[in-house]
Amino acid sequence: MATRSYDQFCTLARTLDIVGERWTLLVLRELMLGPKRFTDLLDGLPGIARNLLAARLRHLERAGLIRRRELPPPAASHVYELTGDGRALGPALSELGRWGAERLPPPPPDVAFRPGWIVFPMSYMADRAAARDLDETWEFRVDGDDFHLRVAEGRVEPRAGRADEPSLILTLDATTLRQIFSADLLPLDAFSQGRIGVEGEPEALEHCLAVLAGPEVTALLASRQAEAE
Amino acid sequence: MATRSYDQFCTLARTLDIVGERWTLLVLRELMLGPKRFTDLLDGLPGIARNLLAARLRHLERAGLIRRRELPPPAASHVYELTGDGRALGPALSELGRWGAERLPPPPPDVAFRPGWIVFPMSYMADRAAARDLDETWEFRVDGDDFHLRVAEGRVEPRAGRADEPSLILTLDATTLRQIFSADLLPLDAFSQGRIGVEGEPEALEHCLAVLAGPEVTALLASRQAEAE
DNA sequence: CGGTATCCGCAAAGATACTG
DNA sequence: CAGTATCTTTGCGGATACCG
Repeated sequence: MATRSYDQFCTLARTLDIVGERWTLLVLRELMLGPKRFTDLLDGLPGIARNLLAARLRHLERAGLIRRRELPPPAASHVYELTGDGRALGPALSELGRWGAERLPPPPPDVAFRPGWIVFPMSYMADRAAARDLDETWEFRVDGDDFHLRVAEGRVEPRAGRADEPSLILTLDATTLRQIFSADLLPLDAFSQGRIGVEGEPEALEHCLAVLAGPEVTALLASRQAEAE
Repeated sequence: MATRSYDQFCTLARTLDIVGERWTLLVLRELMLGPKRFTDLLDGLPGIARNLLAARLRHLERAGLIRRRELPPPAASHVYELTGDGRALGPALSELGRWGAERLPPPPPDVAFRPGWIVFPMSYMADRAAARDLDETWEFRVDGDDFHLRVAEGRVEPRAGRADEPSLILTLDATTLRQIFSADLLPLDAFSQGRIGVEGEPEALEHCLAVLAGPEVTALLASRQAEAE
């Protein structure tokens, strides 16, 4: 944002001079999961005009937050990826997203939805105490859109694509995922209705539920198992 | 922001639907230090148009982030103040500000400056480890603009106005403050040049320097004292 | 596929005058 | 002091054409 700067001796205002324009933080959100091509970004930012995306990318590149990288010959193309400075905005994005996750009502049913967007609330709403002693990777496959959570050293980090050696693989469709995050569907009901395919270590599923769905779900799971026996 | 929503099932996007418009986060920054009147806000947001400020305040009030409160009769006026939801955005503002503080070059000399803006970088750039066992309040008086830092339980919190029982009172002018935060002037040099008036407990000054100026300054201070003896 | 260039209509931003 | 009203300018959204 060279034009229309706040021109204030304030670190917040100066940060917003760079990332405060419309769409800019969402472009960074898209790149937080990994490098993306121009058209991938267009798809992840429904509503943005092509020329605006081009302008934002040029601006972010000149500001040193992203980098344009040519891919090796076979894949005649290029991708945009975060630099260290760009990635360093992750905590700020998390705090903003957490605020919304904790206080905003579920969105109307007609808003745009991309499975990959869900991995962020997953990561920063996770129960870190429950994740404390875990070292696992949980992979999610949602209608061809794959992502995973790396859980280690008490952190829960979102990543794009498939994992190397996932402890757990959950396969579900976008509708199911969306319903769970709209609080229209309980995770356990989704499992019992066969809407979530499970591969991997049984304990990993328990851990995943404990970390992502909270202690109530863990307790509920335990009581249901007790009933079944 | 009722109009021009991102319309995405994403907590970050939905947060930005509310606070992502130009000036909105800076209005919240102004209110983070305490309640303010309309004209106080205008002064703290140089460049904003009056009608825009009115629009932002109305929007934030309807979104439940701020509240308009009538003052008791003697002071025939009203103030705007944060609600709990509004105050909850503090960590997000801090993360954005921290990013800028750590990576952006010093601003050009002609940008607008308000002493109160400095208290935010002071608080989130503070050395929390050094503040760990402290229970003090450091008050700053800068050209009639007063603020203080409350240091307790390992936290360093910015506050507006004068403190109740400050451990330390530093009096300086805006130019000195600005030079220090532009890295044009070392804090210790400002002291030795008599540009900072000091009242209060001597240990509090040491603590303040250790927490705000870092271990190097503390070491330097110790070595100078050793030379003097 | 990965953009750039251009045009249009509208809504937001900015500047200033005015009022209770 | 605390805004509202009015006007101009700029950015944004959307479409489409073009090009390596």
